[in-house]
Parts: sequence; structure tokens; C-alpha cells
Amino acid sequence: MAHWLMKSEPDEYGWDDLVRDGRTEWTGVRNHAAAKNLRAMTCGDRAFFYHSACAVPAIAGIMEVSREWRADGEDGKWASVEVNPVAPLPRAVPLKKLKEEAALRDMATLKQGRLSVSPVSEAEWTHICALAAMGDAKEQT
DNA sequence: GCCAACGTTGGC
DNA sequence: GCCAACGTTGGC
Repeated sequence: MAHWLMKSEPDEYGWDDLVRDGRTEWTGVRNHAAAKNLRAMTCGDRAFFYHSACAVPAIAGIMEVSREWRADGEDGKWASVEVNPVAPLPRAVPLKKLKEEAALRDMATLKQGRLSVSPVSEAEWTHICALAAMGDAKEQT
């Protein structure tokens, strides 16, 4: 099972919208590298829902790929997948935090900021989940 | 096939 | 709103 990070502008479609809808078709990706990543997804893969182009860019939640890719658009070049929400992060992890972490230095989304769908390694995934939980604990002390 | 011009994404 | 990064388009 692979892990991913998928970006959406919260003004357009945010984490709360996905929770409200229960599931959604992740359409509109018009970048070849991102489309390739969509086609590589399999059912059950987990992905971070990332809020981009907003006041505080951050990872907001975890979702699951619930149907593998299908064609998006007429020309056959693009793909979409269906996702559903799994859980919000206990505490959102902002981009600023991601950039501060040495362990995340090689993250695809940090290396290529404009890539809207990117892979996340096992180590990166685990690290970010720990950050999300740690932020929560810190708040309580 | 190269490259300049232009458009889009996304951080700040 | 600006700008950097990067992708796409079109002239040659």
C-alpha cells in the first residue's frame, strides 16, 4: 500500500467538504506527473489531504482511495480517482512545520511545490502522523 | 528540436 | 498582489 499527498484549495474544495460529501471524485488534475501518480494509486492507499493556496497551507486530514483511476475529460490523457475521508489529523500540520523537519527534506511536495498529487514515503508518512499527534499532546501540557 | 513568450500554481 | 517555479505553446 502506497501513500500520497493531494492538494486542494479550501476555497474550492476543502477537508470539510469531503467530510460532508462522504466521498468525492478527485478530478481536474491537468499535470502529467500528477496524473501518473493518480494512475499508480490502488484501492486502500492512504493520502494526506493538503490545503493549498490559503492563509495557512497545511495537511488537514487522511483519506483513502476507494476506487482506482478512470479517465477524466475527453482526450484520455487525464485521470481521476475516488477518495473518502478516514480521519482529520489531531492537529493540522502546516507547510512551515514540514519545511522545518530534516526527516522530510526529500519530500516530493517540498521539492516540487507545484505538484498537486505526490508520493509520500513510509518514513515520511509515519513522521508526519507523529507530528500531528505530538502537536496535540503539546497543546494539552 | 530549440527557445522565447505566456499561463498556471502556490507560497508569501 | 507579487513573484518564483515550472509547464505548455508556437515560431523558426
